[in-house]
Amino acid sequence: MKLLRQWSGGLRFVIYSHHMANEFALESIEVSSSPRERFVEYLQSRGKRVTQQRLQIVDHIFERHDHFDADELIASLGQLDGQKISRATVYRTLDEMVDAGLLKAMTLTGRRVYEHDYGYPQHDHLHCKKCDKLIEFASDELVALRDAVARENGFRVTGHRLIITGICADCQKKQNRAKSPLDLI
Amino acid sequence: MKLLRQWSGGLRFVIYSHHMANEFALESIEVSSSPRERFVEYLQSRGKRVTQQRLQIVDHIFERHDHFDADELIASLGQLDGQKISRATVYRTLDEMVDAGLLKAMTLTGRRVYEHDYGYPQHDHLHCKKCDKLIEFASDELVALRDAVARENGFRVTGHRLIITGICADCQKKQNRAKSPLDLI
DNA sequence: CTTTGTGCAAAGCGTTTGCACTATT
DNA sequence: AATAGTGCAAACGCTTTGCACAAAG
Repeated sequence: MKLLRQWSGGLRFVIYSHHMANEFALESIEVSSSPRERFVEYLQSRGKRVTQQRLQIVDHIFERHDHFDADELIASLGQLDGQKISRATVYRTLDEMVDAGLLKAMTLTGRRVYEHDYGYPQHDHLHCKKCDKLIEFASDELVALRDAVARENGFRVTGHRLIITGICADCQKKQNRAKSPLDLI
Repeated sequence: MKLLRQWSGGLRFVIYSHHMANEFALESIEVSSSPRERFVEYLQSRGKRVTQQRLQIVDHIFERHDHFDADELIASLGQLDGQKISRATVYRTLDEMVDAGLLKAMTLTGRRVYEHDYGYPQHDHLHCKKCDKLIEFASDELVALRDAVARENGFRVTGHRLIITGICADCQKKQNRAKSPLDLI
C-alpha cells in the first residue's frame, strides 16, 4: 500500500497512488497547504497551542492514507521513538483534526473510524463484513440524488454517509475455496 | 403520530398513516403474518422459548411505528402495568428481533437506534443534527446505483445505509425566527 | 424434570473528564 | 508569568455477561 506524495512550493498537490486491491483508487484533489500547515493555521486561529504531540500526530496520520481507529493510531505512534503520547491526548487531537476539516469520522461496529478529509475527494464506502475492509468509491450521481431528496424535504444538507455492506471479492474467493470438493476429503 | 394498522384474516396488510411532519410518509408493504406471529415462528424454529417478556416486547414495539433506542423502550415498557422487564432482557430480545428480521438497527451518535423492518419498505434517512429527527425516504434509483457500484467492485451486497445529515425544515424556521430583527431588540 | 430465559449486579469497552503537572505563548 | 495542554486514572454511557432463580417445554 504505497503512497506517492508531493509537496512542492506555493500551490501544492497530494497525489495518492492507485492501490492494487482497489481500496484507495481515488485520485487526490488540489490543496493549498500541507495538512500540518493547515492544522497549525487552525490552531493559531483559535488561540490553541502548537504542541509537539499535535504536530507528531498530524504528521504521522498523513504519512499514509488509510482508515484507522484510535487504538491503531496509539499503537503505531507507540512504535516511534521518543516518549509515548497518551490515549487522552490522541482522542483530543483527533477531535480537533475533525473540527479542522483534516479528518472525517464515522462509527463502524461500535468503534469510531477515521480517514483523511483534506486533499482527498468526497467518496463513500463498501464495507466487507467478513474482513472489515473498507473500499472507497465516488459517485456524482449519488450526490445529485442526495441533493434532490433533500430539496424535496426542505432539508439543508451538510453531508451524507453511504455504507454498502456485503462480502468483498477476496472473501468470496476464500469462501469458495473453503467449500471446494478438495477440502471435503 | 398516529398509526393505522389492520390485521385481517389470511393475507394481511399493515397500513401506516402519512405523518403530518413527514417523518413516516412511506406506505407499508404486504406481509403474510403479524410481527408477533412471525417472532413466534422464529423462536420455535430455533428451539427458543416463547416467553411473556418476548411477547410483550414485540407487541409493544409494533403498536406504533417510530425510531427508538433501548432506553426509550425500557421507559415506555415500564409504564405498562405488571412487573418490569429487565434491561438485560430488553437488549437480548432486541437482538433476537433483529435476527428475526423484525427490526433493523443502526448506530447514531453513539447509541443504537431501532426501527421496524417487517411490513415496512426499504428506505433511508435524513437526519437533522439540530433536533435529532429522522425523516424517511425511499429511492429505487439509489438501490440501482448501489448495485452498480458493487458489481464494478466484485462485491456481493447484503445491504446498505445512507444517512443524509443536515438541518430539517422545522429547525431552519426556528433558526430564522431566532435571528429575526424582532429578537434583537 | 430438563433446559432455556430472566433479573440482578458486575464487568466490558471505547471514549471522556477532573486534576496536578508541564509546556507554550 | 499566565494560560492552555498533557498524562494519569477514574468516571462515563451504553451494552454485555455470569450466575442463581423462575418459567417454558
